[in-house]
Amino acid sequence: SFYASVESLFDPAIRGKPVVVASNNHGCAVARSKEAKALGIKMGAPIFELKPLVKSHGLIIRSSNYALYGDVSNRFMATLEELCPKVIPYSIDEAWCDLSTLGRGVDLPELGMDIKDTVQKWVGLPICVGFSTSLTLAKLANGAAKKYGKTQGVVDLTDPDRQTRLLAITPIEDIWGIGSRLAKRLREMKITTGLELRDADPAWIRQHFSVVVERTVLDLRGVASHELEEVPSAKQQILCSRSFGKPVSEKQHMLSAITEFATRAAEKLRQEDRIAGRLQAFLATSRFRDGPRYSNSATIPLPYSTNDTRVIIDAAIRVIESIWRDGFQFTKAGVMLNDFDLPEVYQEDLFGARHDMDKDRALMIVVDKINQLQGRRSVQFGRQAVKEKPWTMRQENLSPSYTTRWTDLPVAIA
DNA sequence: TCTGGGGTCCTAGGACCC
DNA sequence: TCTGGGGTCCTAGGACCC
Repeated sequence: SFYASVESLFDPAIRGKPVVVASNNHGCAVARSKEAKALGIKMGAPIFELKPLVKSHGLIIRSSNYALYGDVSNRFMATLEELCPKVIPYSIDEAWCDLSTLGRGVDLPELGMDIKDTVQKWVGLPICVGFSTSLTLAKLANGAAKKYGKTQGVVDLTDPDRQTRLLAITPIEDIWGIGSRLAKRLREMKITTGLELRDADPAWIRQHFSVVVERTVLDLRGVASHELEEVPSAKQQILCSRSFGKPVSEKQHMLSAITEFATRAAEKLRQEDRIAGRLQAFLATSRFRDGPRYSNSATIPLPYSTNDTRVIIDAAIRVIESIWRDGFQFTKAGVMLNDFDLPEVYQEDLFGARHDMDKDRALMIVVDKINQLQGRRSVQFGRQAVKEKPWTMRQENLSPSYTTRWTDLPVAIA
């Protein structure tokens, strides 16, 4: 419910009301307030099915505003840094705190309440805190803190008896790392609760499932089997993909969309200070509509490892040209970059044309700088500058970027 | 009319090497 | 009659997470 919490943080008028945040294109629900959940709205519910609730129950539907959520997330992480020795962000709204350096004498429930209260006060968000001896058990503790109001949002799950009692009433699919597929197979083998999974033979689990599930078993026993790395490891892939606002059936429109995605992917790559060696592009028709279906993808090596937008656009277009077929209504496409290296590792293409790398790099730096100062797309590559872009996504009800855009700053009236 | 976008890790199998 | 043993690298696909 994080996105919904942020929406109501800046808009007091919607507090206490059912709020749903929609995915891009107003496709489906990706976050729900407590009140929205109480209406029975499921995660991933299609937005068009929820429209009637706007009138009947005063449901508020917001477009997702990732600039806003990302910025509030940074505030949350910064607040944790003030309170915990070692903070490792896990997702936009979750973080691990490594307390192993604190020693034995710490009053965990007290620390938990302090974290919760401080985040509420400084950031304005309600959070929950869970403690235990492995990541999977800490996630379980956090889940219990959310689920059971009596806990006041803080659960210390270091006591083995308490672990056993909680695991006994936890359905298998609520365990971190057990998704719907594994849950189904485990249930077929009569493993239906967290406790039954914990007490299964790790070797047997490894044989019938995988080392991943085995690690979960060990984690549930309190034998930590996941490493916590303080420095976030470098990205291994960068993906930029979108569902279209309207289906695309003309190649020219598809190519303009792909150009956009390739440009964005190259920007992200430069932000990571990496060069990529391979590019994948894909296109797909809708899984939900009737009519002819076709999806395909292809991967090609880039002529040389690079983060130059021009080379990446060119490669993406070549891939799409090779898998394009007329006569389909495409609803989604994307570009993925792989095989990263540090820019210093660049090796001159031995058989192709020579490039003045310093010039190329300087150009990209200038392009990024201008777009950063003057706003995205102030400078574009030729292929981007087409008039018709029927595929652009819909964002009907976007909240202001309260914290990241000068013109959107909230105003307080005394 | 209408169903998101971004990641990670692991495994199996194919192709190759000596 | 009969055809080894030990590796590496790469890719596709499956599973998971938020």
